[in-house]
Amino acid sequence: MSRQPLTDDQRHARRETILDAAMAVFEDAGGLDALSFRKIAAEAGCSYATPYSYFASKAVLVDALRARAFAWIGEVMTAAVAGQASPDAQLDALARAYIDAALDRPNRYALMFFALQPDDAQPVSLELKAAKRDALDVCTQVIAAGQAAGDFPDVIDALTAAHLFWAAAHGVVSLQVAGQFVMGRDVDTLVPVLIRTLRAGLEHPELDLPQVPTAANE
Amino acid sequence: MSRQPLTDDQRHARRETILDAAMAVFEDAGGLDALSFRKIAAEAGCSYATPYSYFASKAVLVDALRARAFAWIGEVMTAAVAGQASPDAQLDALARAYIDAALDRPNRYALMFFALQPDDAQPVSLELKAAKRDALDVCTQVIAAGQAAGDFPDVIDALTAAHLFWAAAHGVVSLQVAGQFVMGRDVDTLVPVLIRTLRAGLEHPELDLPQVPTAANE
DNA sequence: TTGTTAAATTAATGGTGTTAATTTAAATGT
DNA sequence: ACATTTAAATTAACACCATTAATTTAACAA
Repeated sequence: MSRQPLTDDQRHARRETILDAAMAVFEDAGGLDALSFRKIAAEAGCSYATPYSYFASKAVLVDALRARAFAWIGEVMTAAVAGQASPDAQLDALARAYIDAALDRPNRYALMFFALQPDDAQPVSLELKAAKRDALDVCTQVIAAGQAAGDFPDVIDALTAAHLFWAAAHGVVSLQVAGQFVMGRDVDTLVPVLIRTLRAGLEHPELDLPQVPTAANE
Repeated sequence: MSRQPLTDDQRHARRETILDAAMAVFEDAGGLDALSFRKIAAEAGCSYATPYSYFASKAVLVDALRARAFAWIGEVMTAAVAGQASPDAQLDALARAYIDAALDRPNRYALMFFALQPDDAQPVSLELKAAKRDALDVCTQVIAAGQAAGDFPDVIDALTAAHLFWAAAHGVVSLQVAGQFVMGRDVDTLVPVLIRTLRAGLEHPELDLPQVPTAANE
């Protein structure tokens, strides 16, 4: 008797529809402040409380959007690597593709890192974690391949180097996107310096490294 | 006849009072969403519209808060450098002090870089620009001093290196603060690697650098 | 005291996230 | 066919927000 709950496929499809609408509103308006359930509902053609059937709160919805953004940057990086043969060229293409994509879609990029409330307990879904891991794996594998081929001595383990690579690239993008460059240097001049410096770090083992970690935490 | 406008000193003092209250609310609640004119007014002991006599909008008030945050990080860096003798030790202390301060006060740090709306025209005051420049100058001068002393060959000009230094440090902090580290590497392992890599970039001229900029833009 | 005017307060508008009450609609039992 | 059940969607409502307009308060000069 009575009405049956929606199929998992149906729920998923409607969830995706709402996420599509939310991403459209976000990329159009820019900024999480401008992203409201009212606008999402108007875009998706439903009532403004309907999203609450699929997302417990705005934070949960933003988490899902963020997972999409990380999936996107992961695809960008994968495509960049696929077009290059040598690890050197791959590392270069990776950095440029990352930074170009970020500057080309600053709103989507900002979704990944900006506009966070660092102190309160932000929900982090498994989808988001997986998307992050997949994107980082692209960096790690390029560096590991370069080390295996002997292009980079393995003074720094590949995972640590991948983190540093991402941190540096993000730092450059983030200073630029946020308009924080103070004077005299923009992204086009910094990218070659960034790549050169990373390569120097990878290739010169004679500098002392206080401790090289071997085990992971978490 | 009639009432006289407030003195510049009076206006400034009341402005500072409101900013004090705003910073207190912000650091306590965390996040710009939780920063409202209502709460600021309650903290400052005035009505919720009074701040509009001193700040045209919330964006302008946040600009002033951001200038304070940059002034703070500038002081942190200055103090860190003052405690060290050699450029090598200064560079190391600079990175650690920056990252420690950021992680110690993530809300204040986030004020500098997160929670921006990159696309719309954000007002950037002269105070904010000056605070940024002063903070960056600390990095530039350390690197320039190291180059002058011969510790770092000047393959990279000091200003570019300072930007890269800041970008890398910000990248590390930002990934950490935003909880974006995916697996296996945290700040304590990354900081030595970061410093080592920067030093490698500064000290190894044999790597080809596509173009070294000579003139500033802006 | 009274007029003038700057400063501060309050009212009001249109927007927000979220919850509760209500309505709609699909599927079953009779 | 119709009533019943209940999931899903809609609407109403609440508290809060930024911002602007209207109003009140208070300081000074005549």
